[in-house]
Amino acid sequence: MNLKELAAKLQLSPTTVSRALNGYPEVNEATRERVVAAARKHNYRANTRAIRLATGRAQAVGHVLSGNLQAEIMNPIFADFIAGAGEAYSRVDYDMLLSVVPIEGEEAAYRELKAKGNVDGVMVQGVLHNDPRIPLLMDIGLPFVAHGRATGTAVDYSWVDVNNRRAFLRATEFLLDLGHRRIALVNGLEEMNFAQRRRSGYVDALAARGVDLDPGLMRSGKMTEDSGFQAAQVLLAADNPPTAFLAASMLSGMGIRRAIEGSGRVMGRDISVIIFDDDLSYLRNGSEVPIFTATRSSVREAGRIAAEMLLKIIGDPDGPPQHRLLEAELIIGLSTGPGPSPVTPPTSSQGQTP
Amino acid sequence: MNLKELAAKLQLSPTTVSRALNGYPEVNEATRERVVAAARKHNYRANTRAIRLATGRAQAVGHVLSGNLQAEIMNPIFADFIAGAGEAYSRVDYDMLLSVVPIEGEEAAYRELKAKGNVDGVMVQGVLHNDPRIPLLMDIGLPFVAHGRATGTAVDYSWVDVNNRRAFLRATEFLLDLGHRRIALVNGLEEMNFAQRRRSGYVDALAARGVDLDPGLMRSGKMTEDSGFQAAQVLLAADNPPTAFLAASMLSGMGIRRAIEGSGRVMGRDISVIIFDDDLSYLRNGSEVPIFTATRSSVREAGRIAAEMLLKIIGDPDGPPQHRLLEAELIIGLSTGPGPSPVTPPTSSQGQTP
DNA sequence: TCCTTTGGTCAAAGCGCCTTGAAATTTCGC
DNA sequence: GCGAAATTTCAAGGCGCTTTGACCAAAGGA
Repeated sequence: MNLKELAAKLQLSPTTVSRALNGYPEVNEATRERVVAAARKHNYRANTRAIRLATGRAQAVGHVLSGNLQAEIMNPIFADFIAGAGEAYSRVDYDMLLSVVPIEGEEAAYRELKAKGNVDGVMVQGVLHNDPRIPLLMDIGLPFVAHGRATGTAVDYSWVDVNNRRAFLRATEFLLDLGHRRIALVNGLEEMNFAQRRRSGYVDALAARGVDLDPGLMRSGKMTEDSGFQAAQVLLAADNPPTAFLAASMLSGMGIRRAIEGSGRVMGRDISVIIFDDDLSYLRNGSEVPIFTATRSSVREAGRIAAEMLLKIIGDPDGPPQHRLLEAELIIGLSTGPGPSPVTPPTSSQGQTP
Repeated sequence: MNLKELAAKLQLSPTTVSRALNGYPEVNEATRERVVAAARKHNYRANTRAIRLATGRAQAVGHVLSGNLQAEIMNPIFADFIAGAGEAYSRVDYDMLLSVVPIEGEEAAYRELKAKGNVDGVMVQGVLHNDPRIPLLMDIGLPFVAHGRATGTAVDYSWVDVNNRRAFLRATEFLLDLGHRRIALVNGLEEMNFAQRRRSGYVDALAARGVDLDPGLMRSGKMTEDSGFQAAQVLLAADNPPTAFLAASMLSGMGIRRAIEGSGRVMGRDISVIIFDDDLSYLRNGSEVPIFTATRSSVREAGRIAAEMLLKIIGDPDGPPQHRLLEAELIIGLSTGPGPSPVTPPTSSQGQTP
């Protein structure tokens, strides 16, 4: 059933039917009702392909996942972010296009998306330190929103990000307040922008309290259970082991916990752990009381927000870039306790800008 | 740059240019080269929207994720499956459409996809016991492939599945061979088809050896770390606790391990654990030697296979339904060891049909 | 040499919708 | 009751591509 057939059935011109269905004012209300009823009755839905050609809009947004196809490409954070964004697209009847390509094909993928007109805009996930996608997209003129801020890029672009620096600054301060002095940082890969910001929050908090930075306490790697376990195991076995850990993710935290317990210590009593909790659907931080003390920010919510931002930008491509900095909340769980140093009076975090 | 402009530049008709680019035989080879060179030079790519309208094909495949938007919707298994499928689509230049909708909107989502012509086919993930999507899709005539077999449905449809029954049958036999008699099953939600098949493998293996089934040893729930932990904690605290666990996923297994270690026991020595390992990118079962003994089958690979199947079906919609049953391999890790009973001579698994 | 093939190219008609500009009809003011 | 304005409807021309059928030229067969 297409427009013409429906119009014929109604004894109306396709034009009128189209206008009636699309809510144009210049159509008699009685006619509109007749048309809407008939459309519903015959289960008529305008053909998307035709609409897209006629309007010149794709009504679709692209998410390009690139990486080593043999290994990791879809991490749980991407997945939840995508789920959040997908909700937002669905609400306005936009399609979400997922492109899975090898890293070498990434640039070509964006260019094709643009040249072939498959999408009106794209979402950039997992922003790197000096992400080449930002200049690329500006260059080819494809509207985009990035999840994360790329340092090193002078240009202004639209992003949604968590205040990673402040989150880890507060977490570090919290541990310092508890009397911890040897705090290990089990970070994500340092080429990821967020990992650098988290490290800077950690470093700055230590510096502000005059606690010496021990580079040996800083690890960086993929945010998997196993890599958290490995890092913690090594650190705990060393002389003068840390009394607290700052972990980049729920999975790392679980690995760290395993290492702690494997070494005969008890998490929360002997060793404190704070994780960054992305509030992932399938990696909940406990059911009622949080297992881990954590800086929490829902990545799914970030996806929703970023998607809405992107839709707005697509609607008004010449508007100024949009920014949204989300704050993570510090939630207290069972994984932290007093450290060995005399407990200093808690200082409120100074709300320094990141 | 569109076809007409390119044709004008080449002093050729749009027809010839189109045929040259699309590999039709009736065009002079010299002309074709000239056209291809010009297309490359001007970075011409045929507009997808126009192609889709002209050919009547969507060149796209849909994946509908439905669920409770407030809670879980994108689990790690879906994510990896999608990544695998996405690779296959990319290779043939098909778009992958991800629709994230509330459970109530699921049926409407499929109907719209069909009526609006957004996709040529859909993938059905997470097949339920008596999945309503199967008859729905057959009814509206949208080609599909399901990841999993729905029982209770008489109709024949295309699917890709793992031999879940055999996997758990073998795993159970393996534990029995090791001398375990009290084996707990920490299963996925029983409304999921695969969970039922796994249980049947477990039940049948016990029955074949004349080991009494203790319903108290069978748990079912979401496949999260926490739910695995909860289940194992309760079971281990009971009188006559199990000496071995069969877990539905890596995450459940991690939770079980935590409960085991939390109770002062050692996994692999005091208590054995076998998991079903979906070989997820971000939940690797150890780096070199597997941490868990496991029945392993890559869900990402399943995604690839299912996508290829779907593409084939789209290409030949009137062909017979396709089926593909994948076997999981049983890999030995560090989480299993001898049980309390006298060890029976290992019997090879009989290769019974599922 | 003339006629038939074959090869190479093209004009034009869709695909199903939106949108502009004009036409037909109704309504309203006086 | 008439002309002008407002309302309602419509015809036609795209959007950018594919595809059918026709055309023209060169090659081959008689």
